[in-house]
Amino acid sequence: MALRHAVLAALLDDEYSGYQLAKAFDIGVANFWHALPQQLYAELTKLEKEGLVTGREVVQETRPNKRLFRVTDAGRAELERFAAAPSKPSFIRDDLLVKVQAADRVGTAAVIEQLEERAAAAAAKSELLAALLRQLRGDADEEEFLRSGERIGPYLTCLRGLAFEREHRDWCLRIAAVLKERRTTRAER
Amino acid sequence: MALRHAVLAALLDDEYSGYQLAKAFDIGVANFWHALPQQLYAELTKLEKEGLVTGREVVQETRPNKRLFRVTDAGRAELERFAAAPSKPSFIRDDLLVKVQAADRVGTAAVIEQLEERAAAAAAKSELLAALLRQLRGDADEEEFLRSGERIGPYLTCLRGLAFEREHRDWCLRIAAVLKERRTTRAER
DNA sequence: TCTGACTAGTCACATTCTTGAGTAGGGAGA
DNA sequence: TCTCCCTACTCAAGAATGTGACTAGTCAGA
Repeated sequence: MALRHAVLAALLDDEYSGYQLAKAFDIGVANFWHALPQQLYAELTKLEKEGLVTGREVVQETRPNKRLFRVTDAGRAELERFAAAPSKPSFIRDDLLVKVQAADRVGTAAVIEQLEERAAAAAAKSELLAALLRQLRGDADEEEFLRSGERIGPYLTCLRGLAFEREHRDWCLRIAAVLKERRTTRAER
Repeated sequence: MALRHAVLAALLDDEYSGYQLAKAFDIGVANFWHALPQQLYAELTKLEKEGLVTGREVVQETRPNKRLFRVTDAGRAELERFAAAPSKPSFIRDDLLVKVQAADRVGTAAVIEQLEERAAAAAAKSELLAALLRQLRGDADEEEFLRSGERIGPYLTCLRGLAFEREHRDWCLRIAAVLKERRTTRAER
């Protein structure tokens, strides 16, 4: 039931089309929720029916028309209610971790490769998020921005995302190194 | 489709009943996958039908009987195949992060409280995982264990879990502090 | 000029996950 | 003795997620 709240939270700052929202769910919003475009379109439709967002058609010349959505007062109230309700614990679900768990009982070559790919992806995402953070805080330094910035919500979740990606990168690299070394050691026996 | 592989990976080391597995999915296995008992029982039944695990009935006197499962060769082969296939990217999904995203547009009091609760939970989980790690590596120190230990898969995923929980705790505490200070500052205006 | 990528969506189906309830005996503590 | 918690599982129903395919015009580069 929280996709709707993730959508509402993402729409707080600005109007977005479903398409733009889908992009946001790939970058900034992905730090706290992940969803495919189809889900977003469906959720926006539902939210509009329930009056939590309103959409307006924007006619475009050279591109397909689009619908821009914004949160209504009822939507804000719903978010308020959600914020006060108890949260479900977060959890990791990761194919790659499953593979690592099995690592010394199945072949490691493919897993090492995937760890290195993942590390590279995490590093790239880190840079992207670091750039996004710089952009969000403008000229101010972080401490000052967090004290007196207008809108810090997205910044805070990006911080979490950045920490996660860096941690993930480090772990992937370390594990890949460990598995590699073990492979060498065993070959020598 | 990866719950099945998480189950297989969790069963690699030992025989477990559905009930025991459910506990493992609350502690160690939770570092890479999360599932409710009902899902596990259902998955074990399916896996048995497909010949990837075998179960044997254990009759108990003072407690209900139970079925212990172990991975078959076909199951190991399936894991092997899975390890070689490309992984889906991991992602976070967290109610609390959604609330933080909305933080300066809705009331923060409840969110601050939840952040502190969550920090405490993450700290507790960290200690639990640290203890589990100590137990897994026995007398050896980490580096040595990772070089020459028999079975390091579970250790490696626990390391990830520990890093995640610590990171999460730190973030929660920091964000709670930031939101608190802003509340004070604004009250003064 | 052809190809592929981008904008902006929609539809239908399948799988997975969550919620809630129920069964049933044993042991521990008030 | 009564109540609650622990072991050990099962069933059903519904909500949430994911997969795959399809439409259709625009624009950039080979």
